Amino acid sequence: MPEGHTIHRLAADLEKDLSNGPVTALSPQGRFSDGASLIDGTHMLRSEAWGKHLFCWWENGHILHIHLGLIGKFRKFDLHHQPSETVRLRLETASVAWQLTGPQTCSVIDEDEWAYRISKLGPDPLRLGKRGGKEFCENILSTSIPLGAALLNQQFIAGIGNVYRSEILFLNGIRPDVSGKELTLKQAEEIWDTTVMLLRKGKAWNRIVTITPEDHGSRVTKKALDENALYVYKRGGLSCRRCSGFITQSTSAGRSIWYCPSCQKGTNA
DNA sequence: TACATATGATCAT
DNA sequence: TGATCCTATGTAA
Repeated sequence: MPEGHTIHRLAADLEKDLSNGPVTALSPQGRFSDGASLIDGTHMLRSEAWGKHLFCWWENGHILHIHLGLIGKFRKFDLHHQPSETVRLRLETASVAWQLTGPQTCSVIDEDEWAYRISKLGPDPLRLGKRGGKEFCENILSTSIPLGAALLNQQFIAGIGNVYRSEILFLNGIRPDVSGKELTLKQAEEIWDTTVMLLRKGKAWNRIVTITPEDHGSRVTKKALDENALYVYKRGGLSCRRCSGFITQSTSAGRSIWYCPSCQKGTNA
């Protein structure tokens, strides 16, 4: 499921699999037949991610724009795998088939539309790395919006979702209701650096893991990680991994958020 | 079978 | 704030 790390990984995997020959594009579901026909039989030049948006560039100038939303999936299958009727788009080469289901957006756009879309996005930690910190700090330090909401707002920073926002605030020891302009420059820089580190790890592992080896305790096995990958997300009422307190569940920007009231400080704490 | 839920975003009220 | 869209999965009935 998709936060920025998923989309960047997807962009890399798609480019690797689909840019070596002509691609057959189909919409088994039928809802994207017109769009699929625009790229059917042509070559993909490259695939790129901007935050949670995926753009695939084709030799005939068309750009495929995909946003997975909450439930969308874009998965790799064997060529003989038969698509179900929910498959919006199937991209096929001589050796592999990628299938898209449940996307929030799937359309063919031109370069103007692409430029417009990315103009609406804040700095992407996976595109900019360390050097994006300046823009992020400018955005975040000037807003009275609580951090819990600001981190989900793609205009402030592109690619964070509901899991990462809770985890990032935990790792930085800051409560979700603290606003950006209450932060010091150092705190804002640390939030950016934490995010770059987490998303890079998420892309490499193709999953979200935020817990550090030091906090993990015993040997880090896959099974242990499956049970202990996160500090606070969906851990309401459970005990904190770093202190003896309990994790609190709250609401921020209309969605659930979790934090440790002991490890994470408010403005006055 | 039905319902709740999900790592998202937009539009209506 | 609430409704809505999109699909798959897990749990309850």
